[in-house]
Amino acid sequence: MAKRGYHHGNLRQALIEAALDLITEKGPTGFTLSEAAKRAGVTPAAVYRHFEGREDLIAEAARQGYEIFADVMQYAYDSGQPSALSAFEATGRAYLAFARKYPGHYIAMFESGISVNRTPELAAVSARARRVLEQAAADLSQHIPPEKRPPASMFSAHIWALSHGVVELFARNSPGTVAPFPPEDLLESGIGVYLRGLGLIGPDQ
Amino acid sequence: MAKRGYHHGNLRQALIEAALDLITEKGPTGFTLSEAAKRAGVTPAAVYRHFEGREDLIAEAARQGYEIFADVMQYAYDSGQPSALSAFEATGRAYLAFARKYPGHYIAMFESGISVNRTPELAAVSARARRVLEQAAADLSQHIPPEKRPPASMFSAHIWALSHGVVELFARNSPGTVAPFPPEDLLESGIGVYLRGLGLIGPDQ
DNA sequence: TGTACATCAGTGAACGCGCGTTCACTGATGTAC
DNA sequence: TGTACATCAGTGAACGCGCGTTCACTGATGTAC
Repeated sequence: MAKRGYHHGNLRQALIEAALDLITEKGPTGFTLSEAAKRAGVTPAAVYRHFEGREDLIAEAARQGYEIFADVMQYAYDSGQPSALSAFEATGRAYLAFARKYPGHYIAMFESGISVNRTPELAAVSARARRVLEQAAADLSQHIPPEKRPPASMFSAHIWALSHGVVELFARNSPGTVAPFPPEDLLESGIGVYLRGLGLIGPDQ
Repeated sequence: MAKRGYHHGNLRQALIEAALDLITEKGPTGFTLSEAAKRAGVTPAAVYRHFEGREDLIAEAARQGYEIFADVMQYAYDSGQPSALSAFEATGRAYLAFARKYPGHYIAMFESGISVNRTPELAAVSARARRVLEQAAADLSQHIPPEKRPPASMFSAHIWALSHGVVELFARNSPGTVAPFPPEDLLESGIGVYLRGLGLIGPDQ
């Protein structure tokens, strides 16, 4: 696994990590194939032994991100069980935690412009991630009287949008947007108000 | 105003519009100074008669975007008066309408990476836009009993985040994210649930 | 009204740069016998 | 265990490209007299 002279050992992963670092430091535009190669201690041409090109490298970084993301969400969901409410809240917190802990992956996934339909693998893993949130929403919506129950996919879309908005606007060292509150609190309280609006939390709780 | 041979007439604005078109078509990365100049029918060097450089051009596009944005939000707020609720809902709708109608500006403002603190003018106009939403939230929070009233700035941050999330995830021809619902409906219903959670809309309405 | 002149918005050529990508190559590694 | 050989991950030089930026220039415009 360690570098052993001529052959790198694990160049493929080293390139992905260099790319993620670059993205984290300089934004989605800041990543170049040449610079990533340089950081991995290798000639730019070596990249082509492992990837089809620049786009392919970012796509793989994003794919790994979705994989982690889906795992993290699934874990949060599971550990919040058997309460539908706590499982749902845990996934919300996990969303923000993921964005904080894996900023490079997050940017590669959501801000780099690569399409989730680029490859079947990418589409599959992003669908898996989305399904966790939808499942959590569906469980929870069982507790809403059927006649006033919104579609679970709408409700998970609301939470997803809120989470993504909080990340983009307040959790990033964003363009001058000073966060008025810690993003975690903002998301937590926003979800709280939302769930109360659905009648899933008591009015005084 | 019309092109009159050697002198362009209104090159400065023509460059900004070319830049906005490019951004709209190809994303924040898709804009190059040279291509914008070409579209305006002019040599790249001519750009330097009107802007300090590439960044300065984008920043000016963003500034004009914030100006329009603030106006649109203000107009929505005013026309929803005197009801605090309808004023608030109108600003929410205006947010999405702005993102739809002025995609180039929106991207320049929120996705191009330019900081709002780049110039005092930019900081001022973005603060003006933000203030409209905060005012609408503050008006509305008058209707919440003081002891359970969240800070108006938190509440406007929630709505801003939700709106931004809806735009980024569902209103853009986003990376394979097929919108499960029309973004307008999604935002409207999301805000509805949220306001119900604050006790500002009756439970059956 | 006509002429001389200052202004300045544009040209066009040139620059250095880093990019992504290609290619023939080389030398380390692992395997067959 | 030792040798011959196939594999293939890396090199390094080269490419064409478009980028942002600079510079001395030119010629259209507007103004003073």
